[in-house]
Amino acid sequence: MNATQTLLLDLGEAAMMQRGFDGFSYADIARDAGIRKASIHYHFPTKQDLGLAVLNRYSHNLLDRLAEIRQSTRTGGQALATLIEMYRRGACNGGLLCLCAALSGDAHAIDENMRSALKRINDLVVQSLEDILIIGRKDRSISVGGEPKAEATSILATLQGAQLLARAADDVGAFDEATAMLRTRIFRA
Amino acid sequence: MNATQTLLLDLGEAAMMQRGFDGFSYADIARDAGIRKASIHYHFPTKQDLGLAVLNRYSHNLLDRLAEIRQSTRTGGQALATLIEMYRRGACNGGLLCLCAALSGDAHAIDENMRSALKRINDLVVQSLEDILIIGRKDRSISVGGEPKAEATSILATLQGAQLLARAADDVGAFDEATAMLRTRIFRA
DNA sequence: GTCTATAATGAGATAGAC
DNA sequence: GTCTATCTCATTATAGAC
Repeated sequence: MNATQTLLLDLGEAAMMQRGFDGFSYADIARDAGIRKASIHYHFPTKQDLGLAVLNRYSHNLLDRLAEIRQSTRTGGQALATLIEMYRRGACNGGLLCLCAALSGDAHAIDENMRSALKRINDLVVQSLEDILIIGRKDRSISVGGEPKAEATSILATLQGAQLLARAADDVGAFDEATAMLRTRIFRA
Repeated sequence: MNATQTLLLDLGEAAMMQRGFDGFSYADIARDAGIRKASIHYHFPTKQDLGLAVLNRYSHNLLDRLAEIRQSTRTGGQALATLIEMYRRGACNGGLLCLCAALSGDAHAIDENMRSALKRINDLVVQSLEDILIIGRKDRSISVGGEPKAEATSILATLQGAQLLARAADDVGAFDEATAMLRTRIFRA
C-alpha cells in the first residue's frame, strides 16, 4: 500500500462519507489527488474495488480505535461518552455521516462484497457497544435497563440517525439534541 | 393534479425511498409509468421539480396521517406504538427508508427548496412526537424521563437509524432490536 | 505508474411533430 | 400530453504510448 493508494483511500473515504457511493466519481478523486482518472483504475480497477478497499481499511482502523477507547478509559461510561464524541465529530465536520450510515443509504449501488463488509462493521460496533454497556453496568457508570445487545443496537441506530438529522438540519445541535438522553444515562464514576 | 402526475409522484416517491435522489432516473420512472421520459419533463420540467413535488405531497400526507393517529388512539403509548409500526413497515417492505432518511443521505444532491422542505418535515415529526410524549406522560402510558423535545428528537433519530440498520443487515429483525428498548417504555393503559 | 485518447453507456434536458 | 429525435454532459472503464 503505497502513498498514492493511501491518498486515494483517504479521498475515497471522505467522498463516500460526504456524498455516498454513487455521489462521487473517479473524476472528483482524480482532481483532488492531482492525477488523471485513468491512473486511479491502475490502483483500483473498478469503483467497487476502491469502495471495498476503503471499507476494509475503515473496519481495521475502527477495531483499533475501539480497542484504544477501551484501554484509555477507566469506566464504561467514559468509553461510551468517547464513542458518542467520535460520532459527533463527523456531524460537526460539515455533516459527515459515518461510512456505515452513508453506505446503508446507498445499499442499492454497492455489490455483495461491500454489503457484507458493511454488515460486519455494524455488527462489530454493536458488539463493542454491548461490551461497553456490560462494563458500565458493572462499574455503575451507565444506566442499563434492558438486554445489552438490544440496547447496543438501539444506541448505534440513535447515533447514525442523529447524524442524519444533523445533516438535514445543517446543524450539529440536532445531533446533540438527539443524543442528549443518551448522555444523561452516563454517570461520572 | 391528474392521474399521470399522481402516478409519477407515486413512482418518484417509491424510487427515492428505495434508492435515494441520485439513485433513480427519469428513465426508470418512465419505464414503470409506461410513458417516455420526455413526457415526464412536461409534468415536471426538472428532476428537482419532481423531488420537491414528492416532498410536498409527502409532508401533506404525513400531517394527515399524524392527525389520524392521534384521533384513532386513546393513549400516548398507543400513538407512539402506531408511529413505530409505521416506520417498521418501510423497513419490512424491502428495506425502504422514510423519505427524510433517504434524502438526508443525499443532501448534497438536492437543491435549497428540497432541503428546506426536508427540514420542515423532520421538525413536524419531532413536534408530533413531542406532543405524543407529553400526552403519554400525563396518561401514564409512556415513561418519559427527560425533556420531551430532546426525547422526541432522540426517538426520531432511533427510528431513522433503525431503518438504516435493517437495510444494511437486509433483515427487519435489526429494526426490531434497535427499537426494542423504545417499546419497553410504552405501558398498556 | 502515469499519461492521452477513446470507448460505451446513461444521465438530465430540449425541440418540434402529432 | 405524448411522442421521436437529439443535445450535452458526466460517468465507468479500457487501450496503448511514455
